[in-house]
Amino acid sequence: MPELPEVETIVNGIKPHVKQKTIQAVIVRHKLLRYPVPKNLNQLLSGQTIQQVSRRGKYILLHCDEGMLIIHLGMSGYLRCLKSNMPAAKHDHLDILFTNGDCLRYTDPRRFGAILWNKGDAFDHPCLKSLGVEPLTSALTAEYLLENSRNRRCSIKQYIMDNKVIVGVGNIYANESLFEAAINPATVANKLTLLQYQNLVKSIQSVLRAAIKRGGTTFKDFQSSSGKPGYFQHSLKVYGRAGEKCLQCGTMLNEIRQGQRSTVYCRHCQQRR
DNA sequence: ACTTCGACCTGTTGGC
DNA sequence: TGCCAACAGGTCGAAG
Repeated sequence: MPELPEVETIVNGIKPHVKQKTIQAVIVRHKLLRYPVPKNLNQLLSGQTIQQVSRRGKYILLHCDEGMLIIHLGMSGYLRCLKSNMPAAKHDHLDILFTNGDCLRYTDPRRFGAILWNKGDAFDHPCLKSLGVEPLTSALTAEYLLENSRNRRCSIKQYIMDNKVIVGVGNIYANESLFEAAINPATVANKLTLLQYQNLVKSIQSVLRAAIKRGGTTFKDFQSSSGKPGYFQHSLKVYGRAGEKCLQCGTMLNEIRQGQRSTVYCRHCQQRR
């Protein structure tokens, strides 16, 4: 579920329901996520008001009076707003209850996600500290990617999925962006030209923007339990389409593995050069 | 400092 | 139908 567009959509979805709301209590049902949930979270958060909701990479930030709650959704996590009397299901690991009877519920079957507390308002938590540039800001430029790639011999796909370089580009959108930019995913990062990086920046941004646009509809009814993906399914041109025909040229799409993740591309449209 | 690889979990899918 | 391996949107830490 969660790459940048999904996280962005969730942030936009929950914001009106949690911003300026005061926390009454926190219920932790399963504390073993990627990191243990802070022990005293209930005491810590009770009485605090959520002042703002934002996103940094794939991290969701709930800015409270005395610090911020950092939420990562891992591979399978999601957040919903519902009434606090909704019974919890199997993977509903944590509830934030508000004084108005609403509840922000964290669900994550694989428990690869994380819930962390950062005292104060600075972005100095270890998990945020070394993050790269936000792709949808002016910080992402072809020059930046080019300069930072000079000593990198990994593939361009792994390079753009590196959180220290750019945040938010996961496996799906890495595949899609490279197709859009007509760049072979296996190209070594330090071999790309400035022109190629210019195309790549445009592609990453347009793919993410388009996905955010579609994502908006899926989670519109985010109170229901049917937070199914598939909304962006139509728009995917390569991801999940190995063995099918390229929508541009009809060539059979190829699948390879890079860093234990699957890569799908068109060997005709994305030739190495 | 870089790259690769295993680890963390559960659920679903596809082959036999 | 049942069993089992492989795989799934992410990230970290160890080892080379």
